[in-house]
Amino acid sequence: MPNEQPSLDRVFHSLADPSRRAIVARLVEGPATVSELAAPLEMALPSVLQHLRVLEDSGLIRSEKRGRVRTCRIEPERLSEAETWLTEQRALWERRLDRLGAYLETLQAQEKD
Amino acid sequence: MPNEQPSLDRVFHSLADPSRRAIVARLVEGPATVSELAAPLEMALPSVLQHLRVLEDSGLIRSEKRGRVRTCRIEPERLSEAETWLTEQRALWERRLDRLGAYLETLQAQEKD
DNA sequence: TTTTTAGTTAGCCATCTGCCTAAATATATC
DNA sequence: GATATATTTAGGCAGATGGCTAACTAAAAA
Repeated sequence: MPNEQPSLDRVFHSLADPSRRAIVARLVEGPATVSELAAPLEMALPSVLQHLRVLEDSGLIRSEKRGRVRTCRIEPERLSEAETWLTEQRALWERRLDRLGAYLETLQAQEKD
Repeated sequence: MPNEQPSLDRVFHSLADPSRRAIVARLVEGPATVSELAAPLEMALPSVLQHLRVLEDSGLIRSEKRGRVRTCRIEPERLSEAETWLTEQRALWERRLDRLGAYLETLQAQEKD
């Protein structure tokens, strides 16, 4: 495995949970406090906090506390890091399809000889 | 959470492991047998099989057995499903930045009055 | 200064992961 | 038919995950 990327592990892991994706989707619309993020999630506050921690450890979000309120915001770079990986795989896949197509055409051309 | 997508859970979960990403990256170059996929991964065969099962359950790959050999191939739709989610989030994020920019320009314009 | 509010920490618990070895199955090959 | 090959199944184990309640801290409001 030449191209290990531990951060991709954490980013994809973060996104594998619907509550965490919901948090990301919310934060994409703008910053929010912990309780704002918790409100739509039917679970206890400490559980939400755990999700936030996973997201923050993966670099997908960042947060800061002012007074007693913690405000979270999205960190879009990590999001696009994951997107890039996927896009790259699709590009490779499509390139392969092209090669395959070209090869098949070659075969057909030879058949006509 | 209005827009739950259990399959996204599994796709992202699949991609959260470096061995599984390596398998996907390999299969993007073309089909491969179980032992071909196992060769570069420093782990016992049953462990590889577990990874393959996770990938297949998530719909990222599909496989069929001919004789005693199982051949795996990528199923690119699920890959792009995940890509779509990410792209969408980035699009929302960028739209928000635009709105924010426009708003800030409005403020500046007002200052000039 | 008491009380509320917003978040945090600690610790418990069931389940899931990811890895392993040993043994089983099912085809090819000799 | 006997043997080698390519998985596959069974079962075990340590550690991570995702949820909870209860108790704690710190800032704001009354």
